[in-house]
Amino acid sequence: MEMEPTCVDTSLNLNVIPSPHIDHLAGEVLFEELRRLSSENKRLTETLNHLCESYVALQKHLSEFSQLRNANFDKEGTCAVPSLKRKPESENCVNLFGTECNTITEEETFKRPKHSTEPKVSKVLTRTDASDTGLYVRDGYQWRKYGQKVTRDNPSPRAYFKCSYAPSCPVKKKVQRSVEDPSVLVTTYEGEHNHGQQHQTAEISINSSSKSETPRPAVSPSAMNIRSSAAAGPIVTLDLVKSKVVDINAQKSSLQQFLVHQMATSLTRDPNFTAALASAISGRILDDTSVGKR
DNA sequence: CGACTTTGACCGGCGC
DNA sequence: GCGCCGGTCAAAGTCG
Repeated sequence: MEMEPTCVDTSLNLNVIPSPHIDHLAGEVLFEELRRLSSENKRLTETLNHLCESYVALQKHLSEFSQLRNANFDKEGTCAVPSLKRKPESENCVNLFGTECNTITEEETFKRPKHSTEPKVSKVLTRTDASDTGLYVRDGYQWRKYGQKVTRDNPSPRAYFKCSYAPSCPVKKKVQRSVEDPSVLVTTYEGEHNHGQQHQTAEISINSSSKSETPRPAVSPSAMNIRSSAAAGPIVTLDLVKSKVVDINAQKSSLQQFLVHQMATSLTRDPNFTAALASAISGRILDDTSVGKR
């Protein structure tokens, strides 16, 4: 019994033999493929929109849950969660996209706020090349390293950074490799920037082992980071921590840009596609010139 | 020479 | 009070 394929065939099937007799045919095949790809793209876009809507709904539930918990703490004045002092760090989760997202820190969700001025804490996970030993995470802000320490619960050192963009900016970040997966950098942000973002667009870059912390096009740590790693493929890091409303449209736009970029890259890397495209274009030009001569 | 990184010393909170 | 530990400081080193 033959198994029915469960996934959609998205291959371009562009094995077109360049021949003067079939140039026109090749062009038609190509346009047919383009039509098919367009409809495929439309379906994928719809799926993506659906996922984004689910994400927003989940975020809303999470926010409501956090508020409920804080309200309970306010009533009871006690916390059921055991002491958070020197708790092991770096838990990570995988979201629907099969990619990593940061965790919601206990400090923010379960700990009863002592003061309203308590610095906001968020955690972001970034996958890097396993051979990369640096503790530098590009996030669009300019950071000055002021210390490094080996902590008890993790053999890899923890680096301490302060925001150096504005002297009065209170934001600090700690970067340390995950105990479970040394290729994952756990970045903990404390506080909120009291200056504008240096860049507004989402970062889509190859994550190299550069030691530079100079600003690059990126979103704030509270927004979505899309990074590529030569070793581990694209990683989409979603920050679910911030309780304020995230601009979901910007996120969708960034993700769509990333997908378009990926698609364009894979198409241009396909020698069959470029050959067929060149064949089709030259066929068209020849057709036009022959028509013009008539 | 200025900006940035490194690294050992120091400080303060916490548990025993 | 003492020791452990995480966080910060600041002098020295490095780099462009």
